[in-house]
Amino acid sequence: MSTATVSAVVNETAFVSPELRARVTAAIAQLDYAPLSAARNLKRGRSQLIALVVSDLANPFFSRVVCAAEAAASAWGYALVVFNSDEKPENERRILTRIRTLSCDGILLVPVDAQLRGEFRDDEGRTVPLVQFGRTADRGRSDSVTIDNVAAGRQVTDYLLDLGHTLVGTITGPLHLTTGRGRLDGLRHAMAARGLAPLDAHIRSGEFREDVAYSVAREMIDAPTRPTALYAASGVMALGVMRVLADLGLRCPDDISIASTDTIPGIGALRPRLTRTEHPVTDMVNEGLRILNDRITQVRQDPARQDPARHVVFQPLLILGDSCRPLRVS
Amino acid sequence: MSTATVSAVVNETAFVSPELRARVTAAIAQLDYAPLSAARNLKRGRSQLIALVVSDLANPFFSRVVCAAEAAASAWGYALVVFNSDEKPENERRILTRIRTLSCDGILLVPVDAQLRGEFRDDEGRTVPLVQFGRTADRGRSDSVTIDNVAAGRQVTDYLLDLGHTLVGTITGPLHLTTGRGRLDGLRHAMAARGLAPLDAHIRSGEFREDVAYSVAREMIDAPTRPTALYAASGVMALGVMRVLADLGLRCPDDISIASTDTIPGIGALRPRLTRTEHPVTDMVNEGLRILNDRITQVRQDPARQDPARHVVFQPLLILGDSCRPLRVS
DNA sequence: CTGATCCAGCGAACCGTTTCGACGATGGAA
DNA sequence: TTCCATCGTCGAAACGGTTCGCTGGATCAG
Repeated sequence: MSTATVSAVVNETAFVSPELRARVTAAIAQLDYAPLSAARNLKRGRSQLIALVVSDLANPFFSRVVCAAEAAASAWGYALVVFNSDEKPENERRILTRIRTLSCDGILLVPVDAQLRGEFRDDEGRTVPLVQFGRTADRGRSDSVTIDNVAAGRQVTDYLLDLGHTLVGTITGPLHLTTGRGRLDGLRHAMAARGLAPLDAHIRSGEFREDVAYSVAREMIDAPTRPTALYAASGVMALGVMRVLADLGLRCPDDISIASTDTIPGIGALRPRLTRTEHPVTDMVNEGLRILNDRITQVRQDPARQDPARHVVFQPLLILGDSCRPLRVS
Repeated sequence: MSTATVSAVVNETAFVSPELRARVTAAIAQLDYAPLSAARNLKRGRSQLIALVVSDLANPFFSRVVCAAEAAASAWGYALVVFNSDEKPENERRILTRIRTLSCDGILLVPVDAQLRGEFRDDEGRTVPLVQFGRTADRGRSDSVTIDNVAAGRQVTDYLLDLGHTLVGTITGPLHLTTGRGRLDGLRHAMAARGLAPLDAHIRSGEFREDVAYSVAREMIDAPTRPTALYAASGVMALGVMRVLADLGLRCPDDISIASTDTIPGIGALRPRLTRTEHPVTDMVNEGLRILNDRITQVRQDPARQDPARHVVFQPLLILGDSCRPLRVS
């Protein structure tokens, strides 16, 4: 029989007589045959691969993203290729080139480079669907799935202000990132709404890393005018802050109230329970892959079609723990 | 000029005159050309893809593995495809089939299925290099990189016994896994060496999950004869145990000593500092990829060659925290 | 000057699958 | 009976690179 018939059987793309089909499937089983995707990709122009590029794979937050993305990709029939740009624009560029040669069908990207070009085209000039995740670098050009960072900062700050705190400090991320800048803006807005403003010394930004947060928080907490409440703008930063407290012999919430944003796995075992905003990571990732899959099928059907970019913004959810307490009047 | 020349330039596989080379590189830059790996793979029979199959992607321990594997794969020139078998044999089988169609060059596998067939062959009948990571399911058949689990259990237990504890309990993993069984054996050996044995009620095994450890530990700690020291056989389990203590109002190490094995990210912020054995995850993953790369190049040079399997066993390192204290004579 | 040597560049086959048009057999309608 | 659809199957081109062997011009020694 011919290879065409085998292809028809494997892909169920044409009617094949029962006996011939039986012989084909028998042969497949006997030879333990599996179609080679390289050849299939070459012909079909797709790869059934989704690329996930995160900005810091060592950050447990992104571990959750990887986990959710693997599940979602698998559910949609894709395999997930994981890359780590490590917050370096040159890595990101290198990775995007690599992705192009792999001819991945779609890209879920936590952008690092502000100069990210929105249109990412493959060799045939078709655009490869790209969804920005968590942050945006080219506002509006490509699809994005993000959290409302300003709302996260505001929710947490409002809560702290409600408790009577006025000396609220924050350790936030890099200000050129929407995640770092947004959460700080949220804090400022919330304070401004009550006629307050944070002290300059109480605003610090740095990489979203535990050790960075530790050293920065230590400085701030050691300083003469210590904030009575501290907003750590990410989960790993909160860990760093808690470690500062332990090392300085301070107690939370008795000596200082702590709140954060963006949960990481294992934080549930921390005592006191951290007051924080949670991100619906799984939902966000699912939405990202849904958009990617939409775009992929759409591009395949009508390469010329150019829909406007979709921007899905999720809302953070404030979870109350016992790491904050009302300010005692001293 | 011909495509052969372009190929020669791109792959640096033959000498090309400077001016022609310049024209080629100029054209590549102008057209923004990148070779399509599907076509390249089809011809070369390789994919520059390494598959990483972990047994539980939600476990922060494996997040570290993913992170290290991405870095190592990238350094060797591979891209990393991540799969999650979720401790289910049927998933593992499905994934291995998928990997074969992707014609990955090598596989780093945390095995789930005891019936794992050691020889994993691709369509041409060549064996695809496979390294078992962390656990072994087909002892001796394929290469493996593991930790000395028995030593880990013994080190921790010896330390606890040195502190005077005799009622040592453990929450360990599934006993059909070398990780769960080995750590328990280590504990038994250490106790037997001093003429001791754990109480049956103080030996519990279950999945390597925080919630499982929580409920199991809670039962054990609530029971009349509570162990004075508890060995949690994994990082996430330790978190579950610590949460039990917090919820029961017990203090560590005053009321009970806790020690564990296999560190996870963020555990450094936990107070008290956990006494534990650390796994050299990065070194282990690097070794795994080094073996894979060796095998890959070896198979390419001489498909018939059959070297004996290599088994690299790393030693755990005991890190002393302050979660254990000498048993007070009561 | 001539024949051998060398080498840059090229043509074409090939990798394994999909896809489309062709083809022969079959069956129903005129 | 003849003619035309219909339908199952097949042959062959195409996908985009790599690779091998060939060619033709330059170089060099005799």
